[in-house]
Amino acid sequence: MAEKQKSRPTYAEIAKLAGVSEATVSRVLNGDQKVDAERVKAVTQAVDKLGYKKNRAAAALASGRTGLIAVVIDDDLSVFQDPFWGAITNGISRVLMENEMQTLLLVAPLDKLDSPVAQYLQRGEVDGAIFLQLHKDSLIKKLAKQNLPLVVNGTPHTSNPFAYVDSDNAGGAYAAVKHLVSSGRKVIGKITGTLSNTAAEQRLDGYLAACRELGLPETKSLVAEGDWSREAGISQTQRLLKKHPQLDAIFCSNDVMALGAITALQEAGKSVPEDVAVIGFDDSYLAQNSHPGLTSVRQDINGLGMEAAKMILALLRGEEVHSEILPCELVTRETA
Amino acid sequence: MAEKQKSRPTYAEIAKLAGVSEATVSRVLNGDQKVDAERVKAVTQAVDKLGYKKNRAAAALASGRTGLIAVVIDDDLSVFQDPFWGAITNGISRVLMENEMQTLLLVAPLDKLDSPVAQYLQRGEVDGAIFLQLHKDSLIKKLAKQNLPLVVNGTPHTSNPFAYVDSDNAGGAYAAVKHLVSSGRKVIGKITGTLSNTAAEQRLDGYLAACRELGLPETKSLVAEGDWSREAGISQTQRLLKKHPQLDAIFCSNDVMALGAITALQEAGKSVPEDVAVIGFDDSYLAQNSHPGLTSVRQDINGLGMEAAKMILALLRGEEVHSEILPCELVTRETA
DNA sequence: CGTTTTCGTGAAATCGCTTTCACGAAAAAC
DNA sequence: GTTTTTCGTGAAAGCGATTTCACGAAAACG
Repeated sequence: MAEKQKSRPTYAEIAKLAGVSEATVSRVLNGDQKVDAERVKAVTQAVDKLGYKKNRAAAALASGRTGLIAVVIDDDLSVFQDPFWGAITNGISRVLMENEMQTLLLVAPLDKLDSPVAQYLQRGEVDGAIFLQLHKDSLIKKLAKQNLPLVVNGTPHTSNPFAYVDSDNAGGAYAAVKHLVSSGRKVIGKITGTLSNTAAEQRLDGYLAACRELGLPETKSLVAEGDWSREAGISQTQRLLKKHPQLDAIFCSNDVMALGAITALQEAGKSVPEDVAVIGFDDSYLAQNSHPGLTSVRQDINGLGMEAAKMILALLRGEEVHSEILPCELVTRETA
Repeated sequence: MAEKQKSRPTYAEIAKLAGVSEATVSRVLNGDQKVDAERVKAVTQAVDKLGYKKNRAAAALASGRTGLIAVVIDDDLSVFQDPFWGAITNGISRVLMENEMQTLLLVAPLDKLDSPVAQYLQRGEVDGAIFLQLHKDSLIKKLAKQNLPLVVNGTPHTSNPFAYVDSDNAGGAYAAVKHLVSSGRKVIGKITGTLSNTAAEQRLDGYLAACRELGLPETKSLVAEGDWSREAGISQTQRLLKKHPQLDAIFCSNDVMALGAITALQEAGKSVPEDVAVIGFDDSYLAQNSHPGLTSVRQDINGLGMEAAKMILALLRGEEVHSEILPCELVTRETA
């Protein structure tokens, strides 16, 4: 008498215990068709009793759905320095897990159409994909055409066949400027991010809109293009200061540049915030730990991740989805 | 004449094209058994010609191996603020991908033995797991007993049945203190991390060892326990300063506390680094963007990830693996 | 030179779930 | 009351690999 192998239960056992066919077990477990309430109960009980968990590989093979959503991140080492993607991935992962889906991490150069990752995505090894840090969107467009459900983080440059989630960059920027104005600042400089980037563009738009609506001089020379780096923050601040000695506030499109701006201001003998107020964007680690504490615009990064995941799930259900813009919030500390 | 469905090729087609059986195709593709060189060539060519890629779900079902490695991260929101895990996950992902394995992200409370994630891991849905940010190891111990191949990031508290990767925290700390001493500092304070954490402990050990060997007074009162936070950096610096007015250097176990220390020092009228030198640990975003630039100990985080992945792969091959300790490097900037 | 091992190979079973299809019963339509 | 239509259900055919097993040929042995 051989000892019975202790292996995980299968549909066969559930079906026997519940007195139904395996097909019905499948129907119940996938909440699919209409099944008699009695039978549903019987199956549910059998599942509980046996502690059954579905074998994903088997389900994937039979159904063609893997239960996996790829989170695709650009293969740029610097990205990994940025806590942004940790937070967004966390949001994604939470929502997916609640829906019995798993998060597959794909690190890849997003511009190559034929990279291993691109092939992987096209091969149906995942049910959908969420793209972070959109740089080029040639690959994304191609995948979208192939009907891979996908959601992008960040506003794309052109109108596109796919949905995206983004922060209300313009709104956040507007709020920052409004705060500066209402605290009496008159000459507000702006250091942008790389303007080929839509987020940088939107943050500039928000600044410009605020200038217009709040009666500030919308001087072109108050706007300096940076590249997100500390060095840019420093050099552009020096430039602005030279052109506008009466400058009394600077709004930077990220925290790194804002810290650079503060350094430049202090070196120029200006005190922050007494002489010049500074506001950053992202409310990162940096803003929270700098001295003086950096006022910054916070994005709901976790929320972005959660929305992106919800959108993918909706797409998988065949629903129509609309892009989402999440509000930003101004976090005031000492610099403004 | 129905149009032939354009679907991905399978073993059947390869076998036919190569004139061998499906079993042989499998053997060739898995590099398993000895197969006649001629046949290997035929299969390889057929694979190339048809652009064949293995269906993972099918392979997983048949073999019981999923090709997935879980990266398990503690479900603590603060973790996601930390760029550390982004970098380590990147390293992991790269190595796994090169070896045809995928990275599955699992965000979970690591202390609960029966969480959905714990069950998931026990169920064989992944071939192995890499644990980041080790807090409790009850779950890990349990999984190790069940023969799930696993690697942990961070030194465990007790001797354990699993392999781990870690930075040479003690060595990094030693180097920091040595640098301070060789630049003439005499009274070096130490602000530790939470001492229940092995990394905090090791960094303290390195400091103590350096004091001993370099002839510094190994005064207990020069050591203050912090909790990694900016506030701890500030308050413990104030304490140290009160007890040791002649303090001329502070070594903190992370960058956040180091920035707090600098703030406290400046508020106490000390200039950094003229009066007091400061060194942090992690060489984070913060160290790189602070003013004055923070000298800090850099860990090879990407390397940790790569090693962890290599170890998992070795475990899967049935090889014996040994824990790895990677060296740290002191990055000198302005504060020391 | 006969006998035993070794070795490469293909046929076929298997992995566990999904889904199509056909069937009978019940409901709706005529 | 007869004919359709609808509906829940189970039998059975996959999904696409892996792996066991048995077989014949070649190599090693005595």
